[in-house]
Amino acid sequence: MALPNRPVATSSETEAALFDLVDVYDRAYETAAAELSLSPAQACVLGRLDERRGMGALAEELGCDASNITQIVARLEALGLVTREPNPRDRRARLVARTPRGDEVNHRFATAFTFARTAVGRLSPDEQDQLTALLRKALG
Amino acid sequence: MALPNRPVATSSETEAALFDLVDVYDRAYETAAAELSLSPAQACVLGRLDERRGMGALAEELGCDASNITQIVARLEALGLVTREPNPRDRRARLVARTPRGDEVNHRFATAFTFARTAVGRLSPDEQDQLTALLRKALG
DNA sequence: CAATAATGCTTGAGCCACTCAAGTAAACAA
DNA sequence: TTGTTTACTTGAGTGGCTCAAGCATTATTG
Repeated sequence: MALPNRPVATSSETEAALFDLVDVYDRAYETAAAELSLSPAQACVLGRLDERRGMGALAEELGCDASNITQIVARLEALGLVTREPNPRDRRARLVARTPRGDEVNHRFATAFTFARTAVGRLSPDEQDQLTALLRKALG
Repeated sequence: MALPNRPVATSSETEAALFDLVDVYDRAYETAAAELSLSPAQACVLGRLDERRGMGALAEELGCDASNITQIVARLEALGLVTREPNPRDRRARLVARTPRGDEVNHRFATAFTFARTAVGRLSPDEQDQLTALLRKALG
């Protein structure tokens, strides 16, 4: 289990609530991935392949080095969850796509990661709107 | 930069706002640590040493294996930010404590990690109370 | 009190994420 | 055609993380 990204000093109640939220969220994500024998990074990449796309597009969207994606995709491929096909338009590039098994695992992950759904579900529609507005304002 | 713990499908506006919050928070934490040449895990452990304490206590609080703490503390020690003294009451145990340099780096980290402070600061006191209440309710 | 068990931590092996530098091949430009 | 940019891979290196095994030391218990 990854260590929390959370300072111990909580200068306000609101900050403390944010810390708790992030902590619980991250752990829930990790747990859901682990139930499917995936790392968080693998679950993340798998979830971005609703349409086939190039390695570079993944790296850019996820804000990491291309070689990082190469390795994660290689492991997903070894697990049979993803294929790496040549791009007919550009023979340098590869198109990554989920296999049927990848689709199924991704769907099971989305089902297993209930945290956000559950948390939002504890609020009334009005409260949900309030929370959304407050978070958007806080995010600037 | 760590890949986001974030599903791509956003079934509601509120969930999307939660995703954004967690994403921005985690990246801010990582960035603040990196400015001090610390990993997020190192910053996390350093931040829990306001008082000297044993390895086991750290492992339990952070919910990870003791050997993980052994390694992180060893690196912090190599950086001169932490000491590992023998526990006079129990010669099996070690007491971890920040050095003066560790105190300074920890303080600089707390200063550099402005995200939560800044975000909360964008809200009025009333809004802060509302957000706290909503988050607490959502967390169950 | 001696044998046994439990505790606190370390070590070693192994996997994965991540980054950087260097390399290959194909596309593009001058 | 030559040179450059693009898309990706490879290799080396650092860390985080877990599990199994090991070593002291402390606690238990028969």
